[in-house]
Amino acid sequence: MPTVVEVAVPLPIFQTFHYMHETPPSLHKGSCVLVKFKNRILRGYVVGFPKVGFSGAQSIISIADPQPLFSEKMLAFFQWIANHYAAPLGEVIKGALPAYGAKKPRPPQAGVSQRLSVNRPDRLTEAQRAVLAPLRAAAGSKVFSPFLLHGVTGSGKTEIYLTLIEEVLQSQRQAIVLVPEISLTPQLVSRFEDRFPAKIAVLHSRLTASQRYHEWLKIRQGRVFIAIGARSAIFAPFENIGVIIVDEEHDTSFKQEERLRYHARDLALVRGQLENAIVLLGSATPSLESFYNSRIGKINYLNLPERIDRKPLPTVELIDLKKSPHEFGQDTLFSDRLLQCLTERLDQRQQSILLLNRRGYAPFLLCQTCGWVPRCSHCAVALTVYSRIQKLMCHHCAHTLKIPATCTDCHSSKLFPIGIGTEKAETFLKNIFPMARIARVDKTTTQKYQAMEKIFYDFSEQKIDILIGTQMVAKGHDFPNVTLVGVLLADISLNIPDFRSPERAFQLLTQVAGRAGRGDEKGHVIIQTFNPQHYSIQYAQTHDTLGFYQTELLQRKELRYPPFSKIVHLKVGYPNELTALKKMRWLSTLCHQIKQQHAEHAHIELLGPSAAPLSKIKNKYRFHMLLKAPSHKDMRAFLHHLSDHEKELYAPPRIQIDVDPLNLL
DNA sequence: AGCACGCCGACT
DNA sequence: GTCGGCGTGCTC
Repeated sequence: MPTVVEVAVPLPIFQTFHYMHETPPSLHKGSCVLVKFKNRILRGYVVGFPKVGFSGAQSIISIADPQPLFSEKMLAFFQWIANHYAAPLGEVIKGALPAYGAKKPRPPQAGVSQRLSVNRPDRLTEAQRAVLAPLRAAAGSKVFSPFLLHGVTGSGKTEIYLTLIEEVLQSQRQAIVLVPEISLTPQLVSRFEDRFPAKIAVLHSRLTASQRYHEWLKIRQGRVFIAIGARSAIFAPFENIGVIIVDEEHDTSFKQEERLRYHARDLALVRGQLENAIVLLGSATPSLESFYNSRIGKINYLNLPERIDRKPLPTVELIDLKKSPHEFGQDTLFSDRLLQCLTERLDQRQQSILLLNRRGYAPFLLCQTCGWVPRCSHCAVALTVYSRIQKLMCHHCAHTLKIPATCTDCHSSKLFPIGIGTEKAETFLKNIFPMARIARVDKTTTQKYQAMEKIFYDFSEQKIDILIGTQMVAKGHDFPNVTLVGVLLADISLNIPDFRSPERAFQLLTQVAGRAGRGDEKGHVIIQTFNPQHYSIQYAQTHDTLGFYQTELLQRKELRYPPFSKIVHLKVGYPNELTALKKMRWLSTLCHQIKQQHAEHAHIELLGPSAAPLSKIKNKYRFHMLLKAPSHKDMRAFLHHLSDHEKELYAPPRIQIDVDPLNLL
């Protein structure tokens, strides 16, 4: 007796498809099958067994894997994701599973018994115990319990995570730990491995497909109980999860932007609900969304307001560059005050971190005779100057050319780099302090991942005196000998044209300040800026996180931005500018029609369409518009009406739907 | 996404 | 006359 099988295929198609199958050997939900699909062969996933099938249904070619690749609970999770992010189910499943192609599994080993950890924790402080009490209670209750752990930098959040995981493992449940990729360093991993030997699967972006599959299998076969990894670890195939931890939950790297779009922190809350688990979001600078959720009682708020051993937070000093004695930009990246402090640290053999949130030597080259600026031939941006390698580079498409000797327009040789980047700052610093050991980290210098690891390792071994870099120097690391942090130009973060830029700036400044004074000596932070009165800077100076959130929430409420609304970013990118624009106009008209035809959509706001701020990238002209809705439910209803036009949306130029976007450029 | 089908421009 | 450009349509 043949059965009907519902199969999700990994293509940009919203429907699932029906195939026939002779009962033995049996298939399950979660099995992987090969099917004929428009005269090619695809790997599809079994997602159901409908009673009635499509009349022209063909037979399955073969069963690729009779063992289900995911449980029914995971299927429900995938379906939630497909629905929320307006993504085809097959693509969601494919994106959540390790890439096909790795070696066959070894036979599963007998279940390893869950032992207690061997290495005892450090003594917990009173504050830590106070925070752990409700977490322990929740661990015992086995109902979904979301928490926000708001703990200042250096307050001992990791110890909370370790102790809670220990508790959860005792009741035979498993743990997922999500960290930003940058924080997934050997130091952090070994801290977990010391505490829970041989119980951990580590998932990071540098794994090969087969290594990744191997780690996935360890989880699936119950050979480990903890998965620690970047955002994709939220798909770790555990069967009985007790806790999901999202460390540095404000970090934007939890949002996957390409292929399948999702936010791992939001998914942690959804999966926690499906698993009746604890979800613990930790940060010194929570996202405004999470903070708001804690205020309205959706998430339980826990606070660690002090550093371990009552170590003081660093003093933060503002340098107003408007009053700087020199003209800023050419040769005065460093105020006298900052130089004085750097000199002191070098004399005292203490370390310093300098933040400048801009890669390269200078953001553009200018002909001082005619005003010509070399621009990328594929993107609507100026080319960044790289002095050491004597090249101009595009940060969007990596297009590179030699720095021209003369202006292309007027042949003048008066070409000068304008503005500042980390390479320039490093060069100047090496001239000022020729004896100091100075290293630079940014996306360009550390594309070879190990190079970055080496620099951070050398810095922790005190083989480097001054570390200068982009935002990666602000993140997660614990360097006890750092007593000085300098921000060379805070204004860069303040002036990004995005409604979240005050939040980002506050988080960045607070995080980088948190790198100072983690050891015995008190930390000192110097922020150079032309806008010392800006509220992001003022609240960062006083470590007044709650003050910042209150101010920022008022702003967001007034403008009806998240968390007071849900937004969806609709965009298009296409080589022909007019075709792209026409498609966007068509979409805008469609959105207005839907809104007018259905009274339920009265509260949907439509903004745009307009050219995107980055109007061309990689030879594609970009247009966009924004949807705002009072709630996810309203947004969902609107998107459902929109997806009635699936065919036209997907027809080139394809409309990209970014639900809960973090980046509006 | 692919891959076919189909309708208009410059080539042996 | 045809080869091939890419717009558009469909997939159990």
